[in-house]
Amino acid sequence: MNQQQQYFDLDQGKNIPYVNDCCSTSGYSSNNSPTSMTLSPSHSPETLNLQNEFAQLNLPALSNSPSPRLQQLGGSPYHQNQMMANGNLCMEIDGNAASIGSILNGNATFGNINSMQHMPVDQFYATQPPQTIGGFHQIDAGGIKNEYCAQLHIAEQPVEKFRFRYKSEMHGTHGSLNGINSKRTPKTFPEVILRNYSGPAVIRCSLFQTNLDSPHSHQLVVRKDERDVCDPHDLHVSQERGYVAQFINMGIIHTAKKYIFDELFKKKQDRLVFQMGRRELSTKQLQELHQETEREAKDMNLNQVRLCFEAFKIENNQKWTPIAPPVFSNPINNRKSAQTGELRITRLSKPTGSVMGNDELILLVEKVSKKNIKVRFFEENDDGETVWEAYAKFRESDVHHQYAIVCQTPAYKDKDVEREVAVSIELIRPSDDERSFPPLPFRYKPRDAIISRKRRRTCSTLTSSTSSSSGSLHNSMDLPKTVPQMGAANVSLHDQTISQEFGREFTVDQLLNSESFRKMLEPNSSELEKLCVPDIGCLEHDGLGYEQTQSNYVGITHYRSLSSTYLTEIFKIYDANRRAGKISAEDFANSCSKVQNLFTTHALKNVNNDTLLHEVISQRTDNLKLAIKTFKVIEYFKLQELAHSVLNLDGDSGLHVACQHDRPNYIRPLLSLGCNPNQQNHIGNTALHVAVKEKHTNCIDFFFNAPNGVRLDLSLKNDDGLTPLHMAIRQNSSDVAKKLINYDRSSINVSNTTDGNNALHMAVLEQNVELLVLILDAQNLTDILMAKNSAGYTPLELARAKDNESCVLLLQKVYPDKGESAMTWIPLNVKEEMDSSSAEDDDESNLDVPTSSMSSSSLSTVKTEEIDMDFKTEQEDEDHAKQADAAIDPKIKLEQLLSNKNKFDQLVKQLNEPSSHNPALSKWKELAEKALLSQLVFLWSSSEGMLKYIHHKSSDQECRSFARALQELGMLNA
DNA sequence: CGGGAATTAAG
DNA sequence: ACTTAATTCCC
Repeated sequence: MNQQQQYFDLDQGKNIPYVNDCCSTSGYSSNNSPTSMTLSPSHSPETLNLQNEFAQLNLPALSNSPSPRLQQLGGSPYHQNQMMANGNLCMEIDGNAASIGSILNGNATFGNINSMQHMPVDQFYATQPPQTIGGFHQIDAGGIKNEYCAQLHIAEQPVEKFRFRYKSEMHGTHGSLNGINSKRTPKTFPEVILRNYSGPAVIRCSLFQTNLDSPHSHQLVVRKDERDVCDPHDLHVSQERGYVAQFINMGIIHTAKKYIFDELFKKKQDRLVFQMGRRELSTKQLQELHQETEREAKDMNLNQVRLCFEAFKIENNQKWTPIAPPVFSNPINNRKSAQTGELRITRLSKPTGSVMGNDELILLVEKVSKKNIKVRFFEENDDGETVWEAYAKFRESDVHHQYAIVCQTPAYKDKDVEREVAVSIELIRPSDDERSFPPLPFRYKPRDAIISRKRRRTCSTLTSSTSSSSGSLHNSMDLPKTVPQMGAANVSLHDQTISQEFGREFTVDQLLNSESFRKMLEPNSSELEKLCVPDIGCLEHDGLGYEQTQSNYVGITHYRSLSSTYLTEIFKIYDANRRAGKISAEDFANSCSKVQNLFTTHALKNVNNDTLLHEVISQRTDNLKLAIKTFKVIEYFKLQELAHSVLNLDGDSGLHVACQHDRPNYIRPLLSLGCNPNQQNHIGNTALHVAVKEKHTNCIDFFFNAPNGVRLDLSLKNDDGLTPLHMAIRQNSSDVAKKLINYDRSSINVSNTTDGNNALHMAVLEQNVELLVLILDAQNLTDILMAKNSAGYTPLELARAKDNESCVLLLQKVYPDKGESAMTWIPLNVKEEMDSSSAEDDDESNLDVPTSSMSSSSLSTVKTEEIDMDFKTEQEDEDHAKQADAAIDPKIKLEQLLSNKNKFDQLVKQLNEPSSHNPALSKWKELAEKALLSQLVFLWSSSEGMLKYIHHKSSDQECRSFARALQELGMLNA
């Protein structure tokens, strides 16, 4: 037998070829079949040749020079001797250690020592029988630890993260398992020190699971001559070497899933055999072991291991005796896995966002798992203390292929900051609280309102002091003074004219949305004509063209050559036509095509194919006159299709741009011009989507007040599969959601395409009770209640799945089948009912305590029927259909009862009274609160909402409870 | 070495 | 059929 090709594996008690055996299940540790553990006679001790990889690697790192003799230790008879029983664990401390020391010559040695037989298990780590096969439990359980004199101390932990490699990639050299403090130079390695012991000893290192005191199916290997030697690895230590064992050049082989059981079983078996000191295990033991292994293999963490260090002494009789409690390293995580690997943000889609939050932000990240990742925004003070934190919002489906996260930024704590705030973003993996490093900077921008407030302030001070500086944007020194002065004068003059025109002060918004203004957009409108005259004058007067004229308009500085040239040209044509008065159809058509040409040429030359219309709308500063004139031109030349369908490269129409830039004033005119509000851009967003996304509520309002004939399609989904309502829900903007629902309640039924959730599902996901109520109140609900999302959940089931108690409670009440499963509102003070259903229920019978303090306490015993009677009489004047219903439907009675606003308000007031002296009421209130009613009451601003709620969602029993509560409050009379 | 990507298996 | 995880391959 080629001695170089084998080593003796201590745990297995036999020779192992260095070359991985292709026939074995994993090829790592042995050619043992996992089910039979027999020692082949051919592997007799005489054939062994020990290898000293560790010793060789070890030596340079230690202070003492290695002894050359070390290398020859392999064949020493010492290693071939058998271990014998030895009772006292501590005997060696000052005993015969020296003699053993002389055998080992005081050198640390790597070796696989073939001496494991016949050691009674009760002498392995303990004087008591083990309680767990193959583990260490007996040590702790038996309190034996104290009997060890020596201790192992980990001088250097292994690195926290390390790439586990599969066997198939173990060719060539890869990194070794370094110490946690390892650097390029010097490198360190896992290292243990044996303390409180003299004499030679062996330190063993093997791979263990992190959750159990049991071996790990992965292999801890040491590379030697192109071969991987599997754990356990033993190092000899002695006084001379300071009892330091340094484990160098180890790697971790990821056992493939299919071999996990086999490998684990083998390791556990070997270990047990070693501890028992027997060659074979009984069938029963094997069976037990098999079961235990199955259990362990099932949920073993394959991405985390730890090193186990043990210390043994080898006595004259060659028996291996543990001399110190085993110690374990910190966990070593698989760097490659998404569960344990490093977190890192590679890139952010944008470095800033609004303090209001809900900006879409895309993070490119290293491998993450969507179920186990969070995006944390945080701010620290100078001392590194966290002063603010919040989490970005996204769902599992927003994690793209483990490498990108599309999320919505959280709002900043202070929405009124006046300047940008620098915060940080990091990823967090909840399972192990791992953070990405380094954190990425992110800046929160102040709200537009605040910026403009500031700007206005600065502007006004400027103008008041210098009277004619036309704005901070134009303070270039070399601009001729006269031009801005003139401009400023003109502007104010115009504003005045407009105001006078309409008889009172108009804001720009009002103006643009006023009826008169819309009239102006009609062809031949003389008002607009007048309005435009000064502009024309300017344009014509100024031979240099529009580029300079523009400085008359505050805020169009970026209107540079291309756009202004075209616009100037177009305006010229327009003005010429206007002035000509009556022109031939031919000339007009000519002008039309010229203008159209200019428009399209301009658009084609523009980077984003933005048309002049786009640009005019999206100017940094709202520019009324320019917009008016442009609209007017479009109108005049009947270029509706420009407004209607000409899109830029993003597929954005003018409306999109208006919504993006929060120009609500332009929406009506654009709609009037024929701009299609249902146009979807290249990511499927309609202008409304954009407005919702940007939270430009003013824009949204204008859509809903659109001119006649304009109908928005609220069921249009963008490329994320979302309707505007879906987006609003995700942003938790109930006010927007409300508007959308009011406009078209049928949009509620649309489910998004991403996960099949409808509005209700999504509200559940947001855990937003307010939204939930809003949606539930909006219409007859069976459709959305029963609609299943892609996961097959109805909203209620989803709420349950998400363990969202408040939503479950609320939803349960509205489902048709609520009867049994829903929480029951127990009727107050009506023993009869209780008796018929659940008279034996103690808790509920408590409710029957009379409420003597109440003025109307006598009423508390009134039966339902009597109340019904009351209602009936009250109702008799009502219309007949309703009356018929009412006979059987207590809801309607209650509805009628509550239609008295005074009563309603009274009730709400009392319910919200913190300390009621009315026991019945407080009991009822308690119940109501349980059912979330308190929230609902809070949310209902009027009796109408409550009535609606009661009408649609309450069971008869609930209604009766409610009625009784009212009754007890003395609110039933009159 | 260490990293990345392609391929294959698994939900 | 499609997505994610596991495994292998490659530079």
